Amino acid sequence: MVSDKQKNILNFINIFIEKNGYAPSVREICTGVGLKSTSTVQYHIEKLINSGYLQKNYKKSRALTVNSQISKNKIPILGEIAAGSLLLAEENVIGSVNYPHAEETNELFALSVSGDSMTDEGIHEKDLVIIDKSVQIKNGDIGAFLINNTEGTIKFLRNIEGKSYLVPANKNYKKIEVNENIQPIGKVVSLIRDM
Amino acid sequence: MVSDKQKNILNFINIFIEKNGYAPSVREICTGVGLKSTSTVQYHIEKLINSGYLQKNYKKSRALTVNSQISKNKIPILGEIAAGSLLLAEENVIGSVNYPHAEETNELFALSVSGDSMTDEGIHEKDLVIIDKSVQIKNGDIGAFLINNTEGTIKFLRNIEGKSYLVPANKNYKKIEVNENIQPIGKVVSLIRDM
DNA sequence: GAATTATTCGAACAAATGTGCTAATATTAG
DNA sequence: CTAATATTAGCACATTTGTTCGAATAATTC
Repeated sequence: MVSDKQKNILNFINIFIEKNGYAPSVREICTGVGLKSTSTVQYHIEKLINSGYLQKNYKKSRALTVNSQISKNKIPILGEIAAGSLLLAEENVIGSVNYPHAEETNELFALSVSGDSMTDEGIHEKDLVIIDKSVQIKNGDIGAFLINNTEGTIKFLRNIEGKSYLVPANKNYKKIEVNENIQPIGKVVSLIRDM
Repeated sequence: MVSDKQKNILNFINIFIEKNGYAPSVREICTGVGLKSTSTVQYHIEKLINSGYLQKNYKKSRALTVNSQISKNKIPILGEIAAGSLLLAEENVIGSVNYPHAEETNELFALSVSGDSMTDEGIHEKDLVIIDKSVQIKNGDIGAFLINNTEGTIKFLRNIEGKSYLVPANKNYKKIEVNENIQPIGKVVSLIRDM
């Protein structure tokens, strides 16, 4: 329905608003996405409005508002963890959640917890954990890890006798030694459970 | 430092942004707060900027941003539960927490969990539980209760053989039969843990 | 290849908008 | 009361900004 250019523009608007706190003017969008004519931008804005992504107010300046799916205070919920790097590719985003501190960094995302390996720490299945990719996981922290580039998991990181382990909080599970197949993603900084 | 009129203007701007998603123009502030000259508004805006409440961008329209302290999405954190009704008296508010759905109702508040009676449900000491006073606690729900008009507690509500009990999620604690000294406050609707 | 549709450009226009200046009025301080 | 300060008003101006129209170019369809 919307072209790449239009997604590009929507993305630019989102980032601009996040960065500046107010919406860009038509001409700022022009230079921002590399278009030379304001009417071209108008053309795309029209499309985005008709597709339900944007709202505008006739003749009011900087009055674009994003019908936010992923905007301010919202961080994406990732379903499966993508192979390789943890890219916020659209196909991995299964939803979004409001999170107050999302403005401060864009390194946040949420994962829905699966499994019961951390129940002793009060982290249950279907809880949302907020992960900050920019915070390094230190000894004793709870972090998110990527195993074999395919599976994501939440565990304690513990150094025991010189070696690093991923330690579950459930006696029924064993600890795993950190090797080259285990890649840290980021520290778990918060937990949200809706009841 | 700032006059009533300035607070009035700041408030207007806040409400306007919340309502429209973009900042008001100088002239919109004029009519909004009942001033006839744009330069008067400029004058007050200047003051608000110097006092650190606002930010603006030179010659950009609708580019006011509020240096928000307690604005949208914040709900109070209550320390001790006041005797009698659970009034949001200022002396009981020990802080505030951002909570995404706070706009929808003003019946929400947060309690910092004390004790370990619900650890088996993954509710730990120092977790913040969000309580909605407007939601009735039903059988099987986790709710907040006021005991003897003095002590607040988080428990399951369970009907067993015709009687109602407050049931902890920790084998080391016993259930309590609901009597006239136990008063329901509201349902626990969410949990937030910062790590 | 022709026709249709999507995208882009340029230029001009009108309105919205922030700004600057001066003066009048109200409020406060001494 | 007088002086100083704070607040308000009115107007004019320069830009910013959204809008419109027509045409050119690119991409797609038939």
